[in-house]
Amino acid sequence: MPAGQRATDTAYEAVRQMILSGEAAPGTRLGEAELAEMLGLSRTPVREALQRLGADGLVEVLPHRGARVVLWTAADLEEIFELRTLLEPYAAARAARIGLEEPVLIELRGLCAAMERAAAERELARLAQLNSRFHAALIDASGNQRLPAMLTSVMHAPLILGTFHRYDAETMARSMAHHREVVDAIAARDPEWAASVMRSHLRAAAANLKEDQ
Amino acid sequence: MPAGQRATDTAYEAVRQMILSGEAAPGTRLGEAELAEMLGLSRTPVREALQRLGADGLVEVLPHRGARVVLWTAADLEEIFELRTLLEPYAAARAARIGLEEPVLIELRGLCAAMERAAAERELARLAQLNSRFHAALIDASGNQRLPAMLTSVMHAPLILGTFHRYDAETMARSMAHHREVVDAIAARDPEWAASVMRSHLRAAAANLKEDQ
DNA sequence: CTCAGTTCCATTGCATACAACGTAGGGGAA
DNA sequence: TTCCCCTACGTTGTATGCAATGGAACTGAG
Repeated sequence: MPAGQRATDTAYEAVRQMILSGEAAPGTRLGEAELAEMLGLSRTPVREALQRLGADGLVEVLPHRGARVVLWTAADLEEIFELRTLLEPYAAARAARIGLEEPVLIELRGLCAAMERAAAERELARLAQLNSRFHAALIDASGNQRLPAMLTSVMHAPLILGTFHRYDAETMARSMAHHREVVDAIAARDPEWAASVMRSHLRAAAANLKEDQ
Repeated sequence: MPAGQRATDTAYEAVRQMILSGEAAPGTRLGEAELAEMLGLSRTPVREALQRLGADGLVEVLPHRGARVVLWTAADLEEIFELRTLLEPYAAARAARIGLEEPVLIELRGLCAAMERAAAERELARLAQLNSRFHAALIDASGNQRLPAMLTSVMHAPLILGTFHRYDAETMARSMAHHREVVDAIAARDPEWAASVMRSHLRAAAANLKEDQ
């Protein structure tokens, strides 16, 4: 999804960032006129952007009643992690099977290092963003062209940020180690290993989420 | 996705049916003005409908260049069946685990019977439509609210129709038997069984597709 | 005081007009 | 003849105005 020059893309990115950064809290009403004025655009591209965000699952659009930032329940989180547990290990396995170019592996390891730095400094917002990029890169690396689009609706950073807030030092270290291990498994061209680590990674996150809820 | 009274919904359903019925062949250009005039609407709701269909994966919208009905390649079909093989067995297993109300089971068995009739009469278009309804019903029955939306992009009837055309009598009978067996497995509350049959069902379809390609 | 009915207002839905982009076709130079 | 550029047209992108819907506030009766 490129930024593009179109006003629609501007609006899409702007509203998306508002949501992902937490500026627009879950449940917030997103009025077309209000956003249009804020962004210096007309309602038309804003409206289109909201439709797209609705398709992404980031906002909820009700006929004649406008758009709101979606509210996540505990059940939603459970659903999301179940779906990720199905799809991401598959993506990791495929990436391992088809093999990745050296530059891609280097990029993934770079993200691992960056995440570890962010974790050490408790820069959780930055960590969540890097984490999203890491998982997105892996999904792209799977070679399945449909997977990225399918997962956009369940890979939203605000969720991830919420999970990182709960992590203690040990859990955090384990999560970082998982990232490294997935990349090593892929580099070793071992699909079973890659899928297995990814599954562990996601189940660990899901378990942590359930604990205090 | 309800029909709704809005012009946008009218346009969405109309164009969707054009594609699913084959009236608009893959690769066909979908001009906004042309569709608008055909449907007696303005370009605005048509445009919105095309965006939604783009998100569904039924049409491809290129900036400044309009929308076309998507073209499926063999690789696309392979991808789609891989994703369905991941998600639908999961759906069947969940349906078996949580258990279904008697009316739902009756509805599913009704669809099985209807499909068998359609298959016997070689009413393949009708069969494809019933088949879509059957799978959609199962996905709904999984209880995972996100699954239906995720699978819309890979559950398009034209594909299925294409597969049925290739079926000989034996393969067709096997496919129908799979449907019955999945329902029985769910009724028996056996998740493993349900998932396994569904997996067989999809792999059989995928194998058939690859044969003469 | 509570609740139902009604009116008003804010907001979304749709239509139309204009602007901007992309493509196809023609004309000129090498 | 061939290639490139440039112009013209058709299409998409955006803005704006009006219509229609939904909700809230107000009023009246019970």
